[in-house]
Amino acid sequence: MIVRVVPDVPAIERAFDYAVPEGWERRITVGTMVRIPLAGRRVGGWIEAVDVEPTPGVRIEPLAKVSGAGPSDEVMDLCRWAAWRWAGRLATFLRLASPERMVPSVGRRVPTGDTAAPDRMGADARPPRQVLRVAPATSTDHVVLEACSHGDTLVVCPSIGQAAALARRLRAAGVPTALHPDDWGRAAAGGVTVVGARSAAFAPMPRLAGVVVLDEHDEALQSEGSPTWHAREVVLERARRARVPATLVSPCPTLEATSRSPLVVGDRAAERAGWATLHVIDRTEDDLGRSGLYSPRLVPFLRGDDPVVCVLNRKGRAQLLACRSCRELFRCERCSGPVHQPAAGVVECRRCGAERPVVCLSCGSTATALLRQGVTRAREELEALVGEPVEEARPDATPTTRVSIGTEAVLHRVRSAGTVVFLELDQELFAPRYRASEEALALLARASRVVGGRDGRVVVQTRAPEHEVIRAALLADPSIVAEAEAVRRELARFPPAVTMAIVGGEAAPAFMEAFGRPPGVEVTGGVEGTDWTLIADDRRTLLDALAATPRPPGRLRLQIDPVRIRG
DNA sequence: CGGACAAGCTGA
DNA sequence: CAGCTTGTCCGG
Repeated sequence: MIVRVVPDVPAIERAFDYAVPEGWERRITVGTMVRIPLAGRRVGGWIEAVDVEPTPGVRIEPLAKVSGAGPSDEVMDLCRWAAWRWAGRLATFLRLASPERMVPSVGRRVPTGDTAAPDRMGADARPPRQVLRVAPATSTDHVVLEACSHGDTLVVCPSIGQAAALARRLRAAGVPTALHPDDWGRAAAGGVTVVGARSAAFAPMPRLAGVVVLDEHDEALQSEGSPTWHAREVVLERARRARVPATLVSPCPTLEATSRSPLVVGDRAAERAGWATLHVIDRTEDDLGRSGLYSPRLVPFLRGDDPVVCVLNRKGRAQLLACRSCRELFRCERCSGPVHQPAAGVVECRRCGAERPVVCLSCGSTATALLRQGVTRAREELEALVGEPVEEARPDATPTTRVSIGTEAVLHRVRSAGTVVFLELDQELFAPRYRASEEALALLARASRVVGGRDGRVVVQTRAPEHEVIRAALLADPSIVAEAEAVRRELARFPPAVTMAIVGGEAAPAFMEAFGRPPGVEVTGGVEGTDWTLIADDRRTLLDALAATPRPPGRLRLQIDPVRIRG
């Protein structure tokens, strides 16, 4: 028997034929992971097709080894789709769809021939697809449990921590649950609900009956590198192919979600109760230069017995500093770029990374004025302000003091607090990113969850108290942001109104040369080594053109609808 | 990706 | 023209 194998070498986007040694046939099926001899070395690979006609005129080598079970036929097709959808390599996605440790064989609990998902919809009806808006502090377990009651459900969470916690609760509720990727083999056997972080979008689900994405708005669902694949989109495509219902859940649904699936909003009173009480400290009248990071009106919120978490999205000690005696802005001595102060005593260039001691280049003074404080300095001031120890939240540890301060990452680490303070929300509201509003609202939602809804407090210091994000959080009405955002994205031609590709890396010039100027695709950038930006109204037009372009050798960074668009 | 092989560069 | 570098091609 001859099989066709996709090598586990991303740069090789071809399949090759191999002979199956006598007696190995029953261990081989589409998706099986094997080792193959290829160009004088041994590499891994996935069986793409069995019983194929061998390509005439080539010497066929035998497989070297059967390694274990791999993605099913359907998941391999899903990987092919994902490789097109995010202009990535097939092997990249097949790796995601494969177990981390080899699974020798899958003990199917589902009889063969009965692997089709239970068709709940009838032959022609489109399976329901919805976006459920659920307030941040409201449990969504009932949504998952309802889905699980109809059969094997795929549940994707933004983090593995959330997935593990949900898996425990589901098991406690009597739902057979596999945690992806650890329980890959159990998932492949069928008869379980599968819970995991974004890679679970490719989990084996032989009897998929429905999909749920929790916190659909969370950026962690999208891969930050290249390819920029998004678990929400993979799961929706999977549900479409399997003809099963899909539910996206979020306190602040994205335009990507609501532009393709109907939004379902529950009881408004219940939704309001699930958002924290928002206190806005309007700093419009405060003196810009000298009023500091802490408004006097903030002090009452910091006192008391309840835990307080302060969020300031600036690392280090200072972001921008000037000489106190000659008023000159501190700059890099090598490239004269702006410098920041990562720790006491040193400044570092943002552009070239050069470090030097804190000495003014024009007058030699070491006295500095911190124009934009970072977390380290802000912690010192906060401690003086509250008169008790304040810990800076570190990436690995949960703070032990009542009052703590950190970047937004603290909101992922702190389990609960009575009050969350955003010291400078304007940083988020006016961030030079096209998703800034959605991201800022997501931060307020996360804070609402940390403080437990209406009984907790979220305090924001801002010079834009009328900003739509603040109004939305005050009224617990995310549609205020969504509606404004939809208009802006349409006008400014940002996703999801258009499909965008960013092309960078050393191979980008050669790639763009080969890409040409296909109709329906707007091409900008590429001057002086900058990235190219490709925009198309029709997604298929852009993705087909990208897929038809041969990849030149060298590193190529191709990002489809990335979260951040770099200049 | 990584090996094979071919086409260019250098030194005597 | 050997001996080496750099580039292009291709793998079953």
